Amino acid sequence: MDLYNTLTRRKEKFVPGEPGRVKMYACGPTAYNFIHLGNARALVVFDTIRRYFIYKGYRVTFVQNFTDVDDKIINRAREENMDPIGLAAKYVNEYFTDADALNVMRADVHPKVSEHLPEIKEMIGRLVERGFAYTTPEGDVYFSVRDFPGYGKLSGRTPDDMLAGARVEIDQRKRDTLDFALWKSAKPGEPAWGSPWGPGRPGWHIECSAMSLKYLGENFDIHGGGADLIFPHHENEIAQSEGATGQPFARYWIHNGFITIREEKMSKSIGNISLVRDLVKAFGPAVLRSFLLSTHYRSQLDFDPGKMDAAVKGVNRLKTSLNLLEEALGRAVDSTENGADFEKNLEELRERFETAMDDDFNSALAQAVLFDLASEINSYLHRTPQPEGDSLLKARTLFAAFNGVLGIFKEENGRIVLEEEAGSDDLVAQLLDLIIGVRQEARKKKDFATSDRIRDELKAIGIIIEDTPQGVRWKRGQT
RNA sequence: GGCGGCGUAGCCAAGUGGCUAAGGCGACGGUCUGCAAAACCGUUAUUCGGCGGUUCAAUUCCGCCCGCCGCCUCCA
Repeated sequence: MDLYNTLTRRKEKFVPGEPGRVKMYACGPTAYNFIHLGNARALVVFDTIRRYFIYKGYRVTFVQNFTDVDDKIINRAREENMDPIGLAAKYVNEYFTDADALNVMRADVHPKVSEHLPEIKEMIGRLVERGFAYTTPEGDVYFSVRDFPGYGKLSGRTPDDMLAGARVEIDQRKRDTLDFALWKSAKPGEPAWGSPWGPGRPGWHIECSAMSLKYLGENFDIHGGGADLIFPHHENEIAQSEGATGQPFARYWIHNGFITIREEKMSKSIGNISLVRDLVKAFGPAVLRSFLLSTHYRSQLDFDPGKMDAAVKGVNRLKTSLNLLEEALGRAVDSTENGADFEKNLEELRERFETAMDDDFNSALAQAVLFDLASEINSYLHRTPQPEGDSLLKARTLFAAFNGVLGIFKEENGRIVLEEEAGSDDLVAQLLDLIIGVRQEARKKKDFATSDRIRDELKAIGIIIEDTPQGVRWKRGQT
């Protein structure tokens, strides 16, 4: 299994620190707003990576933090006249609503800054002791970048390169412009915790170092996040962590590419931030997830609402295949040999899927294999009037296994549950049976004007009628 | 200015130093159907931004050029 390591800038074979186990940490959102499409991509990417490790039989410990103490939260809370901690708690809840909708598994631990002040302070103290950090008369603590020899190894630049950028604000309290805050002294009215350096709050970067080390230990396997975190956030995490422990920090660094909206950067000033909940409402979670995995995770991905049709149709194709499979199980037979070729093809698909995911989590290719599986199922059912039950069950298991990694459809007890199946109620089903019965009578009498009218009008309200040799089918959707 | 990425069919998007350049959407033809829909079968890039170079062989490696984008500041 190969994965691209930002630290070495090449693909490397994945070797876990402890056989059979994967310890991974992903930087989670700052809880000051509803999550947007960019957050969603990071969530879905790391969720998929995690799911693939599980598929491969690893025991995975996955930690994802919430930043609930932060300048943005304080500002937002001030605007809304709320308590910052309360505001953050609210958006943590909202986060779970959206992440659950996207079928993102909950992390094993979701640590929060506000609950880890002792660990953070302890770590800052160690950095001061070991000479990597200094305090100021105002009660701030800064990390001294020039005192950490490896600084810049993740982002591939030297401290002097960075100065050339010269977009760094000059802060009189710092000894060097590159130094960054570990502890910020509190201004009046800001949330503050007591510390050896005076009342204040942690700087942004230190939380992830303290919390990842607490839950995963030194030298854990994978640390990840959005590409924008490479510098300065992750660079600073490495400096702090390795400065404090004297041990290598995470061994593999994974970063996902950015989302653009209609070829433009997603930003507040352009006003094109797409919230996950709006997109889920517009397209459904399966389509969104399929879309997010349709490009390699390191590439930039452009979201254009006008181009989502392909994703919608693609997901429909998968659903149709799944429905055809379920229907065929009802008429399947035992102990024929007609499924042998089919089963052989299923095995090839499994290999192709694993090869794709083994190669730096190539979800685009893996998803193509899922489409091939759908084609294979459809084709087998088409050419086989009496399909073999065992073979169909194997196909269903394989479909669920692929889906278990990609997470496009929700599953319960290892079985895929389609949205409309979950959302349809008995009354609707009964009414439709009635209407379809009337339409069938009209069709028998060759009164096609009536039968077509029923079909057209149902379509207009979002019910699609399909006449098949196996009887009449209906489903929700628009075609 | 520094660092990095991208440019593959109408659109989205994998991929490889040489065997038929995946897959989805779209389009076209056929099967099925009362007609549709869905599904199936088939067609749809002699070619991978441009120009050079390396090589027996390059879309894939190297150089230059053109175009697009990201990071360097809070940001997934």
